[in-house]
Amino acid sequence: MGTPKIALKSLEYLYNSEKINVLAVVTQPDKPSGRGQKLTMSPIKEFAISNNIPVFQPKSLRKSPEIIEELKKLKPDFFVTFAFGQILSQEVLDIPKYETINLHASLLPKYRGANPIQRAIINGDKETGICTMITELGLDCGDVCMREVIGIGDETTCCDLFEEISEKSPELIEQTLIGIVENSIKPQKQCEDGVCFANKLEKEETCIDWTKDAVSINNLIRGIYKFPCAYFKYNDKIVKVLRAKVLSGCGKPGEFICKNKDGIEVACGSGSLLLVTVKPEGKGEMSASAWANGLKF
RNA sequence: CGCGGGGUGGAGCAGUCUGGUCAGCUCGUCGGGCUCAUAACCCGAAGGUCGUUGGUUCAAAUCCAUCCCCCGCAA
Repeated sequence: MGTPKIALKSLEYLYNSEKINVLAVVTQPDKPSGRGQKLTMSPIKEFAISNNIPVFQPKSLRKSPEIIEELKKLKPDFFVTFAFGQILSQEVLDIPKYETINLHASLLPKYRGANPIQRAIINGDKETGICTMITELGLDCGDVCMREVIGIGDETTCCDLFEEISEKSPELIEQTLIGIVENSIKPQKQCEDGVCFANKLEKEETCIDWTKDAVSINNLIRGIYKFPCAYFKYNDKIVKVLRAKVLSGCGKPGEFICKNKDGIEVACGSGSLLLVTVKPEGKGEMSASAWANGLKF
């Protein structure tokens, strides 16, 4: 069970694995998306269809008795969830012979919930990771089976981490399933002390607050790079900041200090930020210096 | 039929409403000069079917129609 692209490699891997037989895929219903509101299917569904895997798309699995019945008939050994986007009911969790395994992109118990990857970068963490866990009723609170640490560099973006996580997850899932069957894995309870949640990103948070310090702002920029991106307004138009660099200039927060070949330097609450790559509304990506050329200031 | 912005020399923009010295600006590139030297400064040059195809007109980047492409919001 999964929906977005990050889970795709895992599905592919499991599907191609000789030790594992993918019986069916559960994913979110097709939704209108993009310009023109075209009905679009999830990447997971696309893969399933082109490989003739049965697909279920309940609006809410817990409220879809027919689909639950279908799943029971499959007599699965496991359910595997990865960014599925729905909370499962106990009835569903009880279906598989062994367990329902969830993959979560953080070092649990830290960052339970919706946006663990982004939150880790936004908060300036030096590392994060992925965990496989036994799914229980609460939000990401089950016992942890396996975990893998992933470092976060100063320049690492959320996009980079997505990439890395999507690469590393498949094997972790496979090993977890095998480990459980062979009884070689002992799931560990999560330590309640370290619990914290990764709240959904509010739109407001993606707007750059220049009164904050330069490092935090850069963390935000990196943390939500490539989507949805941190932005600020210039002449009432949205300007997304794709890449920036922390400098130590000073000035009135939000003010352009100078422009040169490397970009535009903007003053922050503490320190300054050199905008390197930028994307104005209605335009494509461009270097900040190019953008500045047309601005005439 | 969700709402909206945009396509002008290699890059980023102005000009479009009020058709006619508007093919312009900032940057880059190339040549030359200055300099111990330079990414700094000065002089000069190259480079554009103004997204496509039609239409209106004496005249279209500018008005009308069409198609193609890009992007923001929203989900």
